[in-house]
Amino acid sequence: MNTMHPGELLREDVVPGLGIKIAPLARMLGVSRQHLHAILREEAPVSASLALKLGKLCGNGPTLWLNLQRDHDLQKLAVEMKDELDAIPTVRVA
Amino acid sequence: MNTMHPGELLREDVVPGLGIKIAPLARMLGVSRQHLHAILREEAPVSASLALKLGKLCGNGPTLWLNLQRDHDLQKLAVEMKDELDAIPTVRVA
DNA sequence: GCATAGTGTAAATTATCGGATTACAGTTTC
DNA sequence: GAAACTGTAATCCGATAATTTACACTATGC
Repeated sequence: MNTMHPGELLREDVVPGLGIKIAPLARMLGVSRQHLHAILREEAPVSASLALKLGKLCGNGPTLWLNLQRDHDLQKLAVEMKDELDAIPTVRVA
Repeated sequence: MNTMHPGELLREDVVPGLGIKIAPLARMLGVSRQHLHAILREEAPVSASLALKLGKLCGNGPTLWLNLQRDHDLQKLAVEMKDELDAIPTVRVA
């Protein structure tokens, strides 16, 4: 399972690859400059709507971005919810 | 792309397959009876935390549920954001 | 030199939304 | 016919995605 935050991919690969500054990129994506920075710092998540925009911009569709974000969230959540999850039995379907 | 709401799968297959009533199922999942009903009515989404719980209960992991929900959300969002997305160019990476 | 523009971060604020709680009408069951 | 259960609707609450406002720092130009 890949646990990289999508901000890492954005910061390491996409932004350098595009050769474009953060501020204009944020404008192209219809997002505030500050918010894009927060994502690059891996402090804010890539939402579904931003994933659609990134998918359009890169021509790769939104799935890549959402999968990264989802795996990242799931891993954190699974730890937080460990006790709660352990209390749930696995039931065999009839 | 599968656009079924996870509530449909839950309602049509899982609940009948388990042969269990809604109220006790909600209790097993640590969710209110009303909220589970809302999901079965396809009015509430399956969140990441509920997907983890369902995955544990069914023994299949959370991914199935999250993929269903994500595809469902994306399809709706893409329609709502059509104009905004059309305004974003697809950029070739260097 | 300094003033203007741009970059990165840090609040504070707003809007949305997942979910619980409360409440109510209709069914069953004793 | 009252107690227990089911399904739905309405209200409320906490978390959070995102904007706005603000501030230090770095160029870059005149």
